[in-house]
Amino acid sequence: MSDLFPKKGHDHDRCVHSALAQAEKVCDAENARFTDMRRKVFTLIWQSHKAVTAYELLDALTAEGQRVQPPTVYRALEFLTELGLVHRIESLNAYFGCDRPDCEHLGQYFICTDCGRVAEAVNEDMSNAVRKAARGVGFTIEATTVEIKGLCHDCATH
Amino acid sequence: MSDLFPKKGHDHDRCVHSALAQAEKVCDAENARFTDMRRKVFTLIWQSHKAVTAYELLDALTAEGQRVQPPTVYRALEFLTELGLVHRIESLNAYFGCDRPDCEHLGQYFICTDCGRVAEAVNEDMSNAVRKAARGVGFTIEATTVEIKGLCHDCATH
DNA sequence: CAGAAAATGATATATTATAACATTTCATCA
DNA sequence: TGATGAAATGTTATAATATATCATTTTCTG
Repeated sequence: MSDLFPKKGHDHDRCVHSALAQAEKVCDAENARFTDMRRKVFTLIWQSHKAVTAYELLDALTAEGQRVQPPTVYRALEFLTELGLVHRIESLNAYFGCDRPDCEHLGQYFICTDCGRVAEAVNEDMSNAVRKAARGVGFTIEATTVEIKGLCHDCATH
Repeated sequence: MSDLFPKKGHDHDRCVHSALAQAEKVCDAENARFTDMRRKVFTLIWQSHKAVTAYELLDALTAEGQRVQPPTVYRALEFLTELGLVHRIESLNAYFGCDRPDCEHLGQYFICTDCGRVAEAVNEDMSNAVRKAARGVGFTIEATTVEIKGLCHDCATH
């Protein structure tokens, strides 16, 4: 079993730095501006491996001394989402940083209902099953939402 | 190809009556009360093959002369959802009537972005792929959300 | 640097959902 | 059969999530 979820005590700064580096790369490639606000929001999203709501981000920005209104946060989220740097978790109305913003993928999200962490999988079996099912019913896929709630391995075993 | 979506001009009364009959059966089996309000909400949900928001239901009830507040609708939805008579479509914040309330299943939803219709699939390939992926990462499933947006066959070809 | 485009600020409001307490309805059994 | 408790619904208020619109600032480009 390969746990998708990060180990306890992992070096989270590394996650954040790597995510920032990837984000910069993607923005660069897309000729999109990774402005201060976008970087702040992105960094806040990466503060944990949980999904974060727009208003939690708003509060965090306020706590940092920024006086910011909802549209500002939602715009940053829209930007980040469109570039694939962040995914919206529909069943939580919350946002989650993407590990692999540089490749197209149908992501699948495991959401632990105990610790709240989220992990993204890019599982070809699942993707193919979805594509095949769609083909079977003559359906043209534009977007998919696959969210799986339950207990991560840590929470199930402790 | 077997289209999941109902044919144009199908006898929709039959859908509604069949759904009501199934709902009654399930409520009976569960010793749950299919009250007037619950039946009204359920019937309204089945007025189309689209997903319906709570406030659309509220408006429809108001139009019928009922003066109803949000909690009333949300309670009916909670009841129907818990019995599996209705599913929540997370990516639409809307509710959709279930065809197969009598058997446990991990449902998958195809949502046409053109005509707005929704169709539920119970595809074992998809379900198994999800279960297998979860097993592979030591994840214990509690609930799944699989929602596929795109064009239904009718809309793709017309 | 001027002008256009993009981003952010600010205000207001729409949409979705729930908390808390009051009242009514319904099943049951003494 | 009517008292009683549980379930359902009514009522009021408010929380949580999201967007529309117009003003201002920042950045890019020629």
